[in-house]
Amino acid sequence: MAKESLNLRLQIAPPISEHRYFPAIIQASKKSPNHELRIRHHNSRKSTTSASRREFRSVEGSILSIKRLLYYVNNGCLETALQLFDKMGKSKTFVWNVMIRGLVDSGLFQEAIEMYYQMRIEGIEADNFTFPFVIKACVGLKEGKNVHSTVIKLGFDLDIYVCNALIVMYAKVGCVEDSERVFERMPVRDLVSWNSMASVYVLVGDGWSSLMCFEKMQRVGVGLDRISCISALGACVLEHRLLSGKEIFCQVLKNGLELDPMIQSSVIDMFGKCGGVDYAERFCDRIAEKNVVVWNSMIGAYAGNKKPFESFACVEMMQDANSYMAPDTVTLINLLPSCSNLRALLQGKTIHGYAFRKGFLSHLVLETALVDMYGKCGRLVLAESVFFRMKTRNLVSWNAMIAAYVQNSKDRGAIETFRDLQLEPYVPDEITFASTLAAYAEIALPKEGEQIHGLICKFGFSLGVYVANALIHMYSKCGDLEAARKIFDRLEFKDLVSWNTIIMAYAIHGSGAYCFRLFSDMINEGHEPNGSTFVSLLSACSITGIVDEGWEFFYSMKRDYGVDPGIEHYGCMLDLLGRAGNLERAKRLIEEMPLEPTSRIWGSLLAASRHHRDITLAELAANHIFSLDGDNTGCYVLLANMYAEVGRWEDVERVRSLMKKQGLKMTSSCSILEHNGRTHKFKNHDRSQSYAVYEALDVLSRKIGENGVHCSSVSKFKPTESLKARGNSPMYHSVRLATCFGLIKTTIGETVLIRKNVRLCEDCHSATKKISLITKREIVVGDSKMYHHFKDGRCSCGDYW
DNA sequence: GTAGGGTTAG
Repeated sequence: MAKESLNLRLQIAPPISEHRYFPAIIQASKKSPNHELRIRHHNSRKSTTSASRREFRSVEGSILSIKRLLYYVNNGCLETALQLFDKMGKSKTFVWNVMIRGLVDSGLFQEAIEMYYQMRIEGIEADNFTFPFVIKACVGLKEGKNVHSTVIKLGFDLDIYVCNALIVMYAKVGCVEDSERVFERMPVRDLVSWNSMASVYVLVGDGWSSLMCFEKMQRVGVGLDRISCISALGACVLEHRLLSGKEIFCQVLKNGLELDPMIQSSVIDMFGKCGGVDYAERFCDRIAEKNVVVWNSMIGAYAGNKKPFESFACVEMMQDANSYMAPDTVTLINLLPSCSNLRALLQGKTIHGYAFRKGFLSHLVLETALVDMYGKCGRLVLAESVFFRMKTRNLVSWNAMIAAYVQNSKDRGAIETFRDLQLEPYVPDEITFASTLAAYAEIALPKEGEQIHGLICKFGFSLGVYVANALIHMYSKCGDLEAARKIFDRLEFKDLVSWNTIIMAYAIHGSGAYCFRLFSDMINEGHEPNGSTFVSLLSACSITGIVDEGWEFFYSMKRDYGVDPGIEHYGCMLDLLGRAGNLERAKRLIEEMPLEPTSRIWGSLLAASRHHRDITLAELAANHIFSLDGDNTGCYVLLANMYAEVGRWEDVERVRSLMKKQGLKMTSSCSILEHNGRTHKFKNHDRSQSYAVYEALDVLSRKIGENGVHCSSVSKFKPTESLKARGNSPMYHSVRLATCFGLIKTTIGETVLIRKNVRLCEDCHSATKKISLITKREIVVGDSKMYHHFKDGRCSCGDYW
């Protein structure tokens, strides 16, 4: 069914091959961005025959030439207009005004300003018509202020048209306070003045002030028109206020504005972005003739509300033979998130191919959306190809590329891209930092994380809640719970994500009781918990091993807070039951759950059966995993280890050869430790460390009751084939080498912090507990799931992980 | 024979 509804007309031509289309894109992108303008000029040049050139010379300043000038300007024939203007007598302000307007309409702002100054130099007085054009051409505050002072000097500061233009200009250069000042000082305001004020508030993202403006203009009797409603609908989007949006929609109907296409697209957009996609759909269905913007708004509304199939269906409808409307760049941009949502790579590529064939590329926003789509569909190479071939990039494109690396677990790639970005003339924003911090959280090295925290401070970033949450997450994943807590405590406005993140931080560090206290603080502060809150709480229960509270939270999420348990909550409950050894109950929970079990669910059961050495159950879980996720390396390894533990070597060999057949390789275990700004990496049976490390390990091994092998023998250590098959001795596992290195290099009393890429093995867990007792040192080991705090011979995980 | 505010996009 899914495939059928994705059968877009876009697919008439096959999706382009990955290897063939990129060179072609480069060729296509050589087209000038001013292509359209040039064509127009070219055509107009054709019409400028030698006869008409003669005419230019003879009609200086005549009414005929003024009419011609107006004609050229109104039809966008700027070059011809300029030629005519050069030949004309320029004693009249009117002629200059027309020419300045022509330049402004073509977006040639600098040229318009230059012409205005030329006019002044030639002694022509600017009038009340000149300034609205010139003010529109001001793109910088300094220029704007200069023009404004001339306006005052010449006494046009009471002109309503001039003031309205000033209101918009000041907001565009980032000084909305100046817009307000102009508005306040106006002796008379008309509907456009109010609309200008309401629209500039939307422009600067202040929806609330815009809505106040909308309300006040009606109270003072100015009334409203279609433009007022468009701004008000935009304001509702900014404030995410569905109720206000509905009120504006009533005004639209009351004033008979619902047939206006701009109103139609704004209404659909508002409903779509305020959580009323059904209203958007109903309204859209009633529109008999939809233009491309209306279609795009509806496609965007579906895509933004996780209704990808509906958005694809919409694209097919817009291309219906009877009322065909061609998709444009915005259609494709709005459609790409639906591809990401479904991880529908083929449809994503189809859109890419269509864009290329239609000559839509190169296009900054479309290419950025493609980077985003390829990243989310797991095709990092394609995301990179698009990104590196982009003709122009901006901060959003860089952010999309960094996020693509993070989504594909290429954290070093994300960090390198972030470093490259610093060589560009862009100032990173909250999104840049949040994505980069997510990469540092995975790399999990506290010193590196601290450096980026320093950088955020250096950029003078006032710590917004978005970045602060990313920092809390990063510090907790790096093992520095204290730093995470400090940021949380200093955060003035904590949102739900802040609470969920700090609760999860304490959960992965094994402080269940603290999580529950934080949860009650959160409720007392008036926050409504969501699904993620319960993932944090249930994780805390499972990591700490508190079964009763776990069940209580599991039942209360729906009963007390109306949150339906999702697959991730069942996963946490399975971990919890597995920990408690209640394997039968765990199996029953899988059977009872109303959702289709995923490989993560069976993985929980597998982990539990491993811990309780139930091979039959492990085999059952593993079979389910293999059927859902054939290349799950972890599952093969876990099963092989279980067989090895009970000496079933034939089964070990069988699993290993299965892995080999599938081309799967075991993730080699390693431990990482930071010291003096350097990162030290240890592999199992690593022979490259210093003599002192092996010596310390030998001494400690003897003390904890394991037979140490003398360091000199380490270099000769060569596991036999049978030993390889049976798993290497844990005596020289990476975590122990890292621990010894840490103990030697740090001072007495200092905590040794180690990161491990895979789960800690039972032997090393037990050995590290003993080492913490003998050396009287706290050793913290973060594995792929949680942190183990070893102190005085005990571990914070209570020996279950 | 000239003016002002406005729709969908990463």
